[in-house]
Amino acid sequence: MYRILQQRVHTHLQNTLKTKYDLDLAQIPMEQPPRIELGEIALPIAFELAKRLKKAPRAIATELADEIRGIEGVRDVEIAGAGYLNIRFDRAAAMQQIARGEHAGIGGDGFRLVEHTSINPNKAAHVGHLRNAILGDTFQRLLRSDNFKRGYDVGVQNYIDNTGVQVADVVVGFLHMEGKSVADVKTLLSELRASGTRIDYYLWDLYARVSQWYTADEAQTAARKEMRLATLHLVEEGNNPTAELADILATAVLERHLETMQRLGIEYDFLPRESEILHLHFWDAARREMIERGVLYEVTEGKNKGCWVMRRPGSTVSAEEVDEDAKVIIRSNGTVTYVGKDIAYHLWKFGLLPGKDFGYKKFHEYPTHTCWISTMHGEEPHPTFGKASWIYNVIDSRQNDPQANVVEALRGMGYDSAADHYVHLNYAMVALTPRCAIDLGYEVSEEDRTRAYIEVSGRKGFGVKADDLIDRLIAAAKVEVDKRHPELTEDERLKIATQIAVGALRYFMLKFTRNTVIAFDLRDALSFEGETGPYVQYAIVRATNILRKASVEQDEVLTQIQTTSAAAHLEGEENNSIWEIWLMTSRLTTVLAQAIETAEPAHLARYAFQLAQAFNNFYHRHPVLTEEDPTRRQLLLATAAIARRELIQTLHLLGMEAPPVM
RNA sequence: GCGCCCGUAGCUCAGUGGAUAGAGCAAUUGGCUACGAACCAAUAGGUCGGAGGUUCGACUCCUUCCGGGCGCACCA
Repeated sequence: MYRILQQRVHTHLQNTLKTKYDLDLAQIPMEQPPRIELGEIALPIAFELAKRLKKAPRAIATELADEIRGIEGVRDVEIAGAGYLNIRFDRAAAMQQIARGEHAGIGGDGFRLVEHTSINPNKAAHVGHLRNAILGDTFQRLLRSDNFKRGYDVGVQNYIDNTGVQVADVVVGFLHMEGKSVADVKTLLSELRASGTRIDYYLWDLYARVSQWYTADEAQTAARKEMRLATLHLVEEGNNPTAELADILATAVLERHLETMQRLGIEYDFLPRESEILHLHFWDAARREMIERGVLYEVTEGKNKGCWVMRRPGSTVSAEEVDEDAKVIIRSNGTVTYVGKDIAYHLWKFGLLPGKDFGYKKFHEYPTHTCWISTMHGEEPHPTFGKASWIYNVIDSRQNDPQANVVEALRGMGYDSAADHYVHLNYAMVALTPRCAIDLGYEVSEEDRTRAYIEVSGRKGFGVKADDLIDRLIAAAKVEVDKRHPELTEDERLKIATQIAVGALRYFMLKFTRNTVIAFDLRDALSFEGETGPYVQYAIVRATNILRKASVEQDEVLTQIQTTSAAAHLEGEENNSIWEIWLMTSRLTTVLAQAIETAEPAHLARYAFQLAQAFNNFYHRHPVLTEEDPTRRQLLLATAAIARRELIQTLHLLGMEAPPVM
């Protein structure tokens, strides 16, 4: 509702400025006054206009105030401070609109492709991967059509680098470091499966060991590096026993990753794999296009002689000079680099790779939909995932430069629209605090002990595994639920503990803005108090309890309040904490729109916490059930109901559930 | 060396150029016969890294310096 009024004021003011002063302002800054007594919307517009109109801000504000006063839903306009225009809502009317669920629309046309998770399938997922997946999954929820908003048509992809060097590394580990045969490894895998040992955990250790092994013996280093390269080539080539082993391992780990993510409510629509990008020759088509469009050219002199290269973004080298800084796309031996393959893949995403598409086959069934995987020759019919109008790549900030290269290639090829609709949804890494690393039993060097944080590393086997963290969170929540709700069955208590654990973890990963390095500390992550997911969930439980004890239904209360004249109970200082709840709930769409625009789910997470905080304040200040005035009681019940409804809605957008009790 | 990011309360973090810079944690104090305290209230805690500049107005924009991080492959 808040956003509707914002938009109304915005349009009205734009027209007024046009007719009154002949001014065109694209943006009219709007904020919330610092205290609720001052009103609901504050406009600092008069300051901006002062110099252009050569008038005092207060004088301008006075002239504009009369114009705004007539807007539907505005009860009053006041000039405050040096020239703020403070708008007061008609609280009773606003409340009824809020109760009816009126809010501005969000959404539009076009297919939006969100890609996240994309963990190399050679080891267990760790906290860094969790940040990626939770960020991507939440953003996808903000965009997607649901019962709250029209939203957009969204597809979620998880890119699988099943033929990369990291998968090759674990293959080397088995075949060369441990001297096993392909048959030996297959036997081992079935033994692991039989004993319930997680393959991703097993490979976590193997990967760390093989990474060390390459350089452990100086006399062997060159030979081992060669083995690594030879293995990589076999894996890429396919149709050989080594590649078959790589595929078995990568698929087994992928299945584990999907299970891990599903514990957090994270699902995918499509799993494009590098093996198909290679074998379906996406690159050949991309290369032709790039050469035709003059983006890719051969170097005949200098250090990159014999390579095919493209200019880097921001390059100032003229066409006559040799661009020594250019990005190599095709090596002098004729093979394509990672960025080249990535350009081909991204042309496909936008439907710009003529005649190329993946084959699709079903890979995993979720309760509500199918997850497809790429293959050479797929099933019909299948959904379409290319031809996106917007893409969002959730990839950490360390890949800013490579991502910028891909965008530069699109732009250079003349695909400006694609380049403009390519969002690198980047975020800073997750690191461990030295204390956390020591608590987890890692050896920490003297130097690392003095650092603020230590980067996690799959190659070093250093980090907190995702499933371990989830297990610990569930265990911690379960202790509390067992204590508080002995009357519930074991299954019920476990379910609630899981909802709390997932809520805590998702909130923890979302409360930081994207470019903040998360210095991960178990103690903070395992906390259920203060600014946490469970705090928000608990506020909902409290509202639920009030409604239950009053023997009323949330929606019924919210329907009744629409025909109740409760205006008197919304005004005045003692009632501000009631009105504040309504006002805050009405801002959900405003915050959601902002979170989408800035690709910053943290805004919505913080909003959830602030609304829960306001509700807890209301809860302590206004006893609902003992209220004697029937009208006021009805309003208080409706206030609990609206807080509950909108908190649940917000948590839903964040991928968190509201437990029935806590 | 070049590029990008970050320096805000003891700690972890918010803060679209606008009103008195805010939360959480930790500390101190008070509040449970329950609408369940996974909570609330109060106190204390700040030269917003330093210095210039732009502006009616700067934590926010620009320049520069200091401190920290991350990138700068014919790796992926």
